[in-house]
Amino acid sequence: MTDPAPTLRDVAEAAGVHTATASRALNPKTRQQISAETARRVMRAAQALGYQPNSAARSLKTSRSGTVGLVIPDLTNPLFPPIVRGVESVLEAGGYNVWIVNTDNDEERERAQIESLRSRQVEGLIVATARLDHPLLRRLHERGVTMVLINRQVEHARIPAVTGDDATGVAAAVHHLAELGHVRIAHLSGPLTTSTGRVRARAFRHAARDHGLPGDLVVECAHWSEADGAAAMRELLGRSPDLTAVVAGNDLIALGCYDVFAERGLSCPGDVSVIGFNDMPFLDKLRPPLTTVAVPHHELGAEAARMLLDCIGQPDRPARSLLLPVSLVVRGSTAPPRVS
Amino acid sequence: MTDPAPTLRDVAEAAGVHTATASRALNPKTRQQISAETARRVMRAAQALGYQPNSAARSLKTSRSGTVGLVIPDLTNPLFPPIVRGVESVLEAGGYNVWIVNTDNDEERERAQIESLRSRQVEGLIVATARLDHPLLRRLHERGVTMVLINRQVEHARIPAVTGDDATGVAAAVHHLAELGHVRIAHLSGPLTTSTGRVRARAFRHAARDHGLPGDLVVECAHWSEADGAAAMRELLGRSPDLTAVVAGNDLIALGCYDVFAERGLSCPGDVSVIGFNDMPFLDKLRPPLTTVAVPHHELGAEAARMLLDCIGQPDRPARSLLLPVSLVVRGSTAPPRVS
DNA sequence: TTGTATGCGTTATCAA
DNA sequence: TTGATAACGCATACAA
Repeated sequence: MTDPAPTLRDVAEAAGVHTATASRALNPKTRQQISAETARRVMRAAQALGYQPNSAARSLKTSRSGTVGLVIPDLTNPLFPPIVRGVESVLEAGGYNVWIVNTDNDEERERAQIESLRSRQVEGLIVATARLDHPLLRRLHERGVTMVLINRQVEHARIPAVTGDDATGVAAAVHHLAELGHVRIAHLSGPLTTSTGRVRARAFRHAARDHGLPGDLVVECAHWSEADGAAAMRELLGRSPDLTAVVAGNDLIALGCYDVFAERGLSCPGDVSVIGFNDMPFLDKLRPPLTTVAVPHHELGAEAARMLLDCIGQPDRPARSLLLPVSLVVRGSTAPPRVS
Repeated sequence: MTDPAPTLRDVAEAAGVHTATASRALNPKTRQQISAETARRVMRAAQALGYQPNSAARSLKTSRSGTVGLVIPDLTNPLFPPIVRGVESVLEAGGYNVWIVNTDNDEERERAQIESLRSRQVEGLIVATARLDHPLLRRLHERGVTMVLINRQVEHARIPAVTGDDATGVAAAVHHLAELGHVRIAHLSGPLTTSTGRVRARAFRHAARDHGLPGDLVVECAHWSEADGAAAMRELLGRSPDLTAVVAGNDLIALGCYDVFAERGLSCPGDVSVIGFNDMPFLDKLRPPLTTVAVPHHELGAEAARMLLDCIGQPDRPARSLLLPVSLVVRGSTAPPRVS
């Protein structure tokens, strides 16, 4: 911005009043203390000058930034935009603005980004990058930083969190495959350093056992990505060529399976059935359309935002966690196993 | 954040120096004026207290926010996340932070969001929501607000912009279809209120004429969305049932075509070929994989950021526009027309 | 109803 | 090399 922005003082001078009066006239909450005529004059002057209150000055004076930080790994992962929008929808209605940062799953970057948010005096944090062992978050929590986790939890720290009901989702996936007649079912888990990865892997083992199936066909992906999903799938096929179905840790990992099928000339669901997790956009248009577990991402974000507002309102409130229901969406990537 | 954050004063006291000294010790640019020993003491104290400079106070004093605003319509449109990351990659390297806002294509919301950005003293704006007739942007530009447009332009205002070479992309699409033998080629254009929509539609007409084809098979979509693409496709099929190929204004509109094909039992590319625009993620896994024009979104963002940095550096620099090359990606949604 | 005075936390100018 | 002081723009307690 090039032109020297007009200040409250400019407005006050233009309206022929003192800055204090101008301030009161411009703030809806104090406008009543001012004569209607004066208020009108001030507001007109502000309008004419294109006055915008300097939020740095306001925040310095009131020690309220009206800002919340949202920490995500990577905006280009289709999982996150809906979460962001959900967060924004609630916080903006509550008079807050949201500052989004990406960490790229890099600890140092995360530290720097959160530091930057703190220096901006954010009044709270919504964090979607939590790992089970996360000293940084633990330390912030101990220091009294208000925060809510999305989709993840941290060990040994009672931090409020909003997550999907992963265990139930995985159970539904395994049940669906078992009903179709699958016996050799594998799980390509996400990183076991994340609560999400660990919860889903454990749920897989439990569900497999409940159906009297082997629960040991698990390969861990290094990251929640298509490439790592493909790598894990190759390893899995080498180890257990007789498998007929895969429960992927998330949709991207499932897409990695698709890549391997294309490489090896395997047909899905003919040779192998696959189930994803998250129901990210456009999965219904894939070849084949991906069966997956739908997670209400927008709601996840919205609920986390609501929870954060609660925490800001009453700081001593005990940490609560919210589990949102998920649902299996059956599409074309699952079918009965080929009879061999 | 609950605990009263330590201030520079706390650090200074802990280190036994004056705040001015502490300030100089903490700022790399002024640290040289300070004895190494004192500097070390101050930095250690800052570390111990977990001191974070209050950016509101700094920005108030220096009248530099170190922040740039990024205005996009909707983060959940897969087009935008790569642009955001491109913008961030350059601006963060340049010492700036990026504040992202969504407008939902709502004029009032856009006005409010930009106002909010201005009140935060952003030093520049990158805007991806421009319409051809855009009084708000024109007014801001006249007021000397530094900004760069992405993917769009505004009529009657010389505002710097970075866009893909849409005309060449559309020409390549039409050429590809003509070579395959298509004659009845239609265009589902984006909104003609956007420069992108208008440029692509005009390019379509020109390209059609160059190949001796009818250029009048054009239907305008109300928005760049799957639903509006489907609606336009239905209208198009009603009007010209003999068409054999469609150049969609963007990938989402192309997906709308897929929906109509499913509704009506048409096969793609058997009955109708389709080409999208943008090459958003995962199109290669669609049924059929979508032929499209790849636009370098990350680079678009990065170049816009570079341009903004230039503009901030030299405010009187004449507006330049940058056209980035695009490329046709041929996949499975295009084939020769069925011989009837 | 309006004006005066003060301070939020930081940096920049000046003096020591 | 360091300290004292002022000022950025605003909101508010207090005085008038």
